[in-house]
Amino acid sequence: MERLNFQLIEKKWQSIFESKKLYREKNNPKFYCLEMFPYPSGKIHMGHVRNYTIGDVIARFKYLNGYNVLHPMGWDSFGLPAENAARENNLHPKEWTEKNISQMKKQLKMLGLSIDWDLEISTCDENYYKHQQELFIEFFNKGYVSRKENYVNWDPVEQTVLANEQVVNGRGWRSGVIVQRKKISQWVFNITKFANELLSDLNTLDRWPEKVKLMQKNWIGKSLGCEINFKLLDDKSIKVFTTRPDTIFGASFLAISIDHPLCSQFEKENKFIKFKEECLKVGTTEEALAVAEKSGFNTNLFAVHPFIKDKKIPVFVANFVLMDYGTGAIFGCPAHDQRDLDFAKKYNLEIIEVVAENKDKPKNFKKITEAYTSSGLLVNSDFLNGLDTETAKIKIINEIEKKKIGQKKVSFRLKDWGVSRQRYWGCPIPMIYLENGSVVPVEKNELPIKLPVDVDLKKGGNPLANHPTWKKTIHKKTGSPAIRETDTLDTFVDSSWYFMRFCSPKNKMEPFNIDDLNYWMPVDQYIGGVEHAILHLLYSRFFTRAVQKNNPKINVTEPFKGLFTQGMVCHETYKDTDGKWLNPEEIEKNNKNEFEKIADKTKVTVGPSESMSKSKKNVIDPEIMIKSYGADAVRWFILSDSPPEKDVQWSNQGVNAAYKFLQKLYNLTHVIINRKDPQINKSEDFEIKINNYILKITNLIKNFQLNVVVANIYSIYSLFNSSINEEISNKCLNKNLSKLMKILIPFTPHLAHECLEQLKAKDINIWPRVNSELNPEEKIKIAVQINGKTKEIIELKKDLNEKNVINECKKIKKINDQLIKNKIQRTIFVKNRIINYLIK
RNA sequence: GGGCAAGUGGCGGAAUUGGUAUACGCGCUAGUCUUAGGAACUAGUACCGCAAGGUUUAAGAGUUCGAGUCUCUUCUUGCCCA
Repeated sequence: MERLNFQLIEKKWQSIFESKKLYREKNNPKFYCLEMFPYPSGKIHMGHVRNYTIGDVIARFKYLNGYNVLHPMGWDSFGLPAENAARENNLHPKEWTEKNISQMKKQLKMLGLSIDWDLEISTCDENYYKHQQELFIEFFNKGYVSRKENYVNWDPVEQTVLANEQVVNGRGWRSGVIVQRKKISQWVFNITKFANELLSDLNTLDRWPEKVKLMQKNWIGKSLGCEINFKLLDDKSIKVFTTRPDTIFGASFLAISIDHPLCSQFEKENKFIKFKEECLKVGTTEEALAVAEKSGFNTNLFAVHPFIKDKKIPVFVANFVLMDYGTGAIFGCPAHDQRDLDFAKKYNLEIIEVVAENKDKPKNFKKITEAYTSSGLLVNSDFLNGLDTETAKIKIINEIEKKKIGQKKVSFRLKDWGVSRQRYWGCPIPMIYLENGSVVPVEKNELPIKLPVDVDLKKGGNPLANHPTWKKTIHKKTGSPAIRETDTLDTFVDSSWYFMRFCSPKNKMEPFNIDDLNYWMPVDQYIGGVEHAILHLLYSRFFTRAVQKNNPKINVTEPFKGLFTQGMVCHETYKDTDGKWLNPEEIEKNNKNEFEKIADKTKVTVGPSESMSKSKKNVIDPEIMIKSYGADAVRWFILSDSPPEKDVQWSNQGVNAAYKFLQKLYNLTHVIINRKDPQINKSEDFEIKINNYILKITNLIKNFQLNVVVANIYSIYSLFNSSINEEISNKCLNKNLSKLMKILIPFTPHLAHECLEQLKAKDINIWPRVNSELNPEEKIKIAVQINGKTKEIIELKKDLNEKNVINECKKIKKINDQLIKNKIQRTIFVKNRIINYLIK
């Protein structure tokens, strides 16, 4: 038995991989394979292992198939954790980040990935963010960046803006105090300018998961509606936006946002001030607004219903109406909108049913608490009566346009992307505030605007604003004093163009060289977690478009041609008798095959397999696994058990099985190398089988069915193992084992290369070719059915016609007996598949 | 509440897309062997039955010569949006 010393061979081949990249002649078709770059937290986790292994399989597979492959890696290295770590460990974010990067890089190299590390980039590197600042200024000049007053979640203790996910139960995740809604001026990317394109171009992404496209579609949320002008009793009017103009006859009040211009007249009223304060206590998410109790401020103003003569409807200021959706004003139709219904009940407003679920059974909404929001037939609606919802919408919009009191309007749920963050560890925004109040970009030759090194992160608030000197600068053109923007950019900006930077990562003059960009982009295969289905991917699609509009020589609009979203890595969870979580290392199986705690032999409850997390103590450290089983075994196992798009359950038994299998493959190689040639050679059958496997596996990889590839490779091994003692020449076994090892290169690159070397194989950088002429006499299994039930399976030559197959069936006693005994009513024959006798 | 997935042995999962259901792996059972190892090898392992044979893809119906796959209803689970 030849033992595989994986530590030795993995080290040997990793140093070779380091220098041997996946590039070929530029004339070969290109393939850009990219996995989502990691945040440098300090340690890789199993999710990374899965992500980068899948990516490596694809990159190496494409290379072996003759593609010129780009396979880079970088670091998403700005972000809040570095600041937190700095506070806790008294370590500068930069040092902390760099230390983490070097550790993680070492770990990634242990996996034997085919990454070209010469292209490595890091978003916190001045050479990276300098170009980001350049792009920011270009976008500003083009009008894709602007300043906008926005409501944000404001943490009054931390003196900073919180992202929605940092607000837990209405409180700041760190400070624990109630978050306020505060209006501040922020930089925004005008992603809404591209809303239509971002939506319609989803149709061109045929290699994206439908699920992700649907999520993006819903996020953009295009809806058709219309604007309607409601005249007030005085001369003023209110423009409302609605997606349900068909319910206009059910309108019983108007509701406007607290920021609506009309509200200015109440600014001094105590009641209004108090109401506004209450509104600001509610968070900014749609969910928070939906859950919050509806409340309003009665303006005592009245509007005239545009279609019902003499009908006056009251105007309220309502907490659930937002200024940045539509026009900041709505008409309330309580019967057919839940929020309106809640509101109408509270303020005792009229509720009129205008869309009937059942025409003969009018509903009494005074008693019903649930609004009817589905479609139906119109009632109580004058000229709309009897129409269905969709027809009524079209008709009423026509009427509104005819009467010149409003117009059809498309609206989007998508909002502009606020990118200002009151943080230190991010890309400085290259803008300055002049004394005359204007805001201008810095001169390009001043870039990069570097972060100051000496910064006090212990003090609350915005670290750059708190810095004694950094923000003070001079406007180069006029020489007058100016103040720098002290906010930094959202880290989603960093990751919105890194895939373009990889095309020319060392370019000092510009973000990317256009020729290189046009050659490599778009990314042919992008691989990452489904958690980025919306924001990261949408922002990247926006950014690529904005870059392209800015420079028409660039011919890419969609950055990611193919997208694959892999599932999570899970592990069983364990609890002791007190209900405390236990580490997998703290438990063992006893002789009754039950888990118990090693320390005190008490019972352990095994919980469901869940995504690995520190809190549940079910995290497995990849580095430990690689050190004990080898990178190849870890890679092999993480691919073997589940389809890549689904969650996979990590198990130590599983990785052990992988380890044992690789050992067997290595041993098989030596058995074949040392084997004696048999005197007779009957290898054709064997060749045919291997050939079929190659065809099958090639297609499986193209379909991302990597777990099925693994299953088939197990089968190939069995085939070899049972063929060793048969009359097959050494030459044949040797040649075909080399083919198997070439197939294994993407999966277990170290072992595969080692075996290929020992087999003295040639052309190791070429995927084994499928020989289409090899199987003219191939045998096929045909199912013989009687009345649709399979009775027998017979092996016959391929492509036999019905007559021949019937003759073969008659040779089988069991079948023939049935055929003689009974009357054959019909025979169904499908070539190479089945023959089905219908008998009575 | 709305939308989208999915439901196959003890477990992870296959099934050439309507044509042999349960491949492959784990686990388990029995046996062989000894350099006692992270062993290896052989056989078995959906269910009922001694067998012939029959039954089975969450439940029920439908289309079809034939359904895990298509259609409808119900149930369960997961994800996204609210």
